[in-house]
Amino acid sequence: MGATSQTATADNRDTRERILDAAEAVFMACGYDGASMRQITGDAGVNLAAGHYHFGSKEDLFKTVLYRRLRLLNQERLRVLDELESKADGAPLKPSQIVDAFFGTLLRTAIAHGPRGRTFLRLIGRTLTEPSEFIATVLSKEFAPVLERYKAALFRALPEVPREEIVWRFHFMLGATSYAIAGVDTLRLVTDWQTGAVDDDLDQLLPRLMSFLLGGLRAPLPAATAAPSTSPTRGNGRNRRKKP
Amino acid sequence: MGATSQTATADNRDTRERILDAAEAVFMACGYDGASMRQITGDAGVNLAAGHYHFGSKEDLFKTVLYRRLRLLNQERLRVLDELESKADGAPLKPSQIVDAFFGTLLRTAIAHGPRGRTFLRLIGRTLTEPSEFIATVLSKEFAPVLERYKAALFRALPEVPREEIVWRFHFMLGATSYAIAGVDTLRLVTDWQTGAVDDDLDQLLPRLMSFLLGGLRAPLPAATAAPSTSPTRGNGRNRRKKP
DNA sequence: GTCTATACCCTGATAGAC
DNA sequence: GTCTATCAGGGTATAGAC
Repeated sequence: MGATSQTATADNRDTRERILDAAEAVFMACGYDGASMRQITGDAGVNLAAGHYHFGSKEDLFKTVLYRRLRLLNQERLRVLDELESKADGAPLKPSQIVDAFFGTLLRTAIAHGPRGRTFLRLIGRTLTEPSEFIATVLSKEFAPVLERYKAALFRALPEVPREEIVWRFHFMLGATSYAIAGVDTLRLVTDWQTGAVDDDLDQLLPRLMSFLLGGLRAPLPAATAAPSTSPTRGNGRNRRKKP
Repeated sequence: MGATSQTATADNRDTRERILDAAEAVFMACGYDGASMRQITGDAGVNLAAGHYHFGSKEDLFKTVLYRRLRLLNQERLRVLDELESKADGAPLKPSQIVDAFFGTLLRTAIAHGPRGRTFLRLIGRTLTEPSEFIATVLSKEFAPVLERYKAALFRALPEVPREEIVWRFHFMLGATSYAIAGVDTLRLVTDWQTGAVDDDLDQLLPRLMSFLLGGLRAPLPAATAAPSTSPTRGNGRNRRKKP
């Protein structure tokens, strides 16, 4: 962030920010594919090529938009976890505390930002399900540190559960949460439930989801998985990705 | 399989099928946006305009492809449920039976079809999270009857759980399953776990997921939700959130 | 370094000839 | 029914103006 001291023409540093803001708005409104660079740059009042000059490509622009939001969310998540662990003073946290700190913070943030926050999370969820170079870049860089912290907390909270099991269940919880957010908007489409009250669903969503996640996280272990004793030799080269 | 008895004029009815098969292959390989009508029709050996003539649009073609697969899957799901209920002879099924009949059938079908089956389910999952006219058309038409049957079975299996709660938890289970399938391919990217064995993950995925889903489905009810019949409004009269 | 104007190629879609 | 020609719109790369 080079603080160039432009005085008269504020475009120099404003352009990038304006593109970013317009991109966020358009991406939220139309989705990734529905948004066009021409509309984004048009809304920002800049030329089409300015977008590519500052961000290289549409995907990189999208990445940057998500990045900006994810940073705030993950900072908050780390802050909450720090506070919890500080209060616990060395003792393992309760699973409910950890789950709430991670997914509760996510949902509260989304709800607090209104429909746009939900759309943002829908985009996140969509990105998570698409196996592309994208997630390897954004998520492993921005999500991984937070995930490591929370996984470590869960490992301490549930010492009797195999770590791979926790990793998988964390993944399952991510999926349930993603659908929980999307479901607020779409669930009434596939199910014609008779309870017309959809307004308080948003308020009740968090406790609903929390009960489900905790029930899944603390479920009895599957039968076939509880045998890591056959090959105790871990650390065979430490994650040697020989993936051709 | 397809005995091409036609010798000269095989195009008449084959064209539509060939486009459909090529579309399925390309959609699975490249995703919806990555696939192009030119490549699909090119692989099918027909003209570009033939695709639009027979299916109207790319989205309708995609819809038809998914439709064909979903029909088989849902037929199998209904068959399994019929068989279970027939054996139970009027008695409520166990939740584990219902969950396995729905999600287990899904996963077993996906795994049996190899990477293409997984890709297909990834497309389904992606479609579920996108709130468009698409899901309202395909899913409400093809999914809804199956969902109704399974929801009814769950209502009988869990009479003490409010029905809205079951509907939500069903939605959560869908999300967890969607991520479970996607995670087979992508989980190793975001987590550098030290267990190098990924081959048996596919075999262990189903029991892992089943334990999680059942734990979530039978979790204790959230505190604020356990009043379906006591009061219609619960004093919370605010209907519309007024977030400026 | 920033930004604009413009051209390039690909996409889905359509009209009209056969 | 099928094909050719053509369209508007998309992302992207580049040349050139400040």
